[in-house]
Amino acid sequence: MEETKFRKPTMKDVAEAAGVSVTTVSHVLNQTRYVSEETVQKVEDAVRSLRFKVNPVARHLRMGESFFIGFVVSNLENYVYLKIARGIEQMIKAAGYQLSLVDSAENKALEMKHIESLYLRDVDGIIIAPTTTECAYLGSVLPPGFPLVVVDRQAVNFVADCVLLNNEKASFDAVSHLIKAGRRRIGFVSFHYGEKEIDPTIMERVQGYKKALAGAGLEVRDELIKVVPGASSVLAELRHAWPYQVMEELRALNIDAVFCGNSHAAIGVHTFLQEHLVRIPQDIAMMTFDDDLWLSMVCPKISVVEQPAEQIGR
Amino acid sequence: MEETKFRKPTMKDVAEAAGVSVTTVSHVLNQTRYVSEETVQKVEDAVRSLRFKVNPVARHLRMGESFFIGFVVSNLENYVYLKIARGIEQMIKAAGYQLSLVDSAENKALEMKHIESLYLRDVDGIIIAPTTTECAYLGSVLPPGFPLVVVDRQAVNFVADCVLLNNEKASFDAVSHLIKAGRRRIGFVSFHYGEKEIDPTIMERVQGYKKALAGAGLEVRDELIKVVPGASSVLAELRHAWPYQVMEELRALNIDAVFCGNSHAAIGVHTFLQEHLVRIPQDIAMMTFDDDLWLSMVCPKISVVEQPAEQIGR
DNA sequence: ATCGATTGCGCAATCGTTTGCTTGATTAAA
DNA sequence: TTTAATCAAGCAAACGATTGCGCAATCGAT
Repeated sequence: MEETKFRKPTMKDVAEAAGVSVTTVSHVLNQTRYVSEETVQKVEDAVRSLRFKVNPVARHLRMGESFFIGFVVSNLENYVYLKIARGIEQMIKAAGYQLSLVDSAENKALEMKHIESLYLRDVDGIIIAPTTTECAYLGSVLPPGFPLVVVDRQAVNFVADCVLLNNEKASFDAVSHLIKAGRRRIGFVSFHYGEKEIDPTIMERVQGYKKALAGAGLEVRDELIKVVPGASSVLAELRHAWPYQVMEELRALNIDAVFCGNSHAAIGVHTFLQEHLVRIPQDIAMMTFDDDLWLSMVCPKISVVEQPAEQIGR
Repeated sequence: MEETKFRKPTMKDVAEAAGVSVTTVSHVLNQTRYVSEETVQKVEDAVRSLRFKVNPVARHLRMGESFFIGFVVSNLENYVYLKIARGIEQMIKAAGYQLSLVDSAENKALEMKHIESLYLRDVDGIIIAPTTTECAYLGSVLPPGFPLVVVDRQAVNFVADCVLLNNEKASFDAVSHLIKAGRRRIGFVSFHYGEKEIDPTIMERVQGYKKALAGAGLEVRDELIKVVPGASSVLAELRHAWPYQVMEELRALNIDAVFCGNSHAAIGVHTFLQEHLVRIPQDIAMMTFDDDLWLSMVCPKISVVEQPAEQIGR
């Protein structure tokens, strides 16, 4: 099979076609110094007829800038991250950058590999939504001063710019909304991802929950607050996991609303309510952090997407 | 702020540290020719102490292979694609490749841009789940013979390897399942994405539906088959879109089950059922193409992930 | 007619690797 | 002792772009 090997046109090809040097071609392409009108014409014609496009790899090698930024997501199954990704993409596209999305599937080792790989490929910056709050390993793979932004989870053991939403406020607003709707016995269900202790993110959400109750003159009852560590990485397994059982307990306690600290927990809760024909929101109202299309309820929209853009702009 | 600019170690650095030439360093790294035992040691020590990693960009420029393959997805909100992506990643990781995920958000123009961008960056292959079946534009941006695989939707106006699931069979199985569960009046609701006529994918699914009914001796009633073109790209808008209304009609026709040709349609259908307190599956059973976690029903698992790997292996 | 300034463009080095060709030293064969 | 074969490793040219420096031609002024 004698396949004629296809070769992309290079600047050299363009230069020959236009009868000038590659230097000139480069300069008209980047408008980086004056070139006479007619030469510009010749070059542009050649570019068009050859369908030439600069090779980003070569340019990158020479210039050191890749115009790529990487976004490493702990779990793309989580709808929120997709939204954030799209937000980021919008912002950086305006600046001429391209986004490279990577999914670590809640796998720390994979996350590390991805980050290192992105770094080696000279991305101009990395945004990461880590699988856990433990980020010490970042120091071993990234040089100090590398443009890194951590979203959604506070990084511990590593210095980096973080952009997080105001968990307490959002939680407060959500629960207040439930109270305003007449709910009085509101449960709180959530996973947390700390190794030993409850991680700050969830702590803040619990705080918001408590303050909302207190602010409305309602009693805070600890037996209505359920938080346990961990969460399976396989979403399908999550449906009958721990929150499913805990919802049963809460129901026995006669709650009239439940607020989930994260969408992983919401899955189990929702499954329980569905399977036991509990009507939402007639019987028990439900709200959750992390908007997900299939959750048939209102919840505070979370938009963190504005902030990263600014921070990256350096 | 006098920040000492951090520079990645290069092979030159390693060479100097080890007291050999870059040629030798390259050869021990790639085991591409014999190097004496002691020299190997010196080089390896230097590599370790400098934490040297080869620069993929430079290697790429020289070798022409990037060890990257791109996956352009029409809509990452669709859970199926994520699963496919993970499948692909598994397969190619074994071959030393890395996956670059790109989301075109149902935007044809974006899709084109992404593909071109990937091509220019010399990915070694592209896998695409197109937004529409119209793929003529691919010819203008990709050279003939470029390693391209199209998944999930049949490409028209362009020659490429396609890997698709057997739509008719899957549809047939699903509907048969409903029939076996005692359902008799089964509706079919779906969007389609053809420009003028119904695209082949959906046609096949309809066929499967019809054959299942016929095979069970049931009458095929056209008024129970609802297929319309288009679908908003904004999922949130989809909930009360056309399938929502159509479900109302179908309900009036007293169906006891509904089969959705794709998940976009399922969203509206599901929303309707939820809001009108129709119990699933007690009152009306529901199945859909494209597995999605939040759909609380059984549906044939779709796994296309094996096949791409083979095809790419060339 | 001569000189300096200006204009328009090309030469060649560089980014960090890979690799064909070659060299200098050691060993085996004659 | 000369010559050829073998071994271990270095030189330098790519890959496709960017860019500091320099050179010829043109122009205006004296």
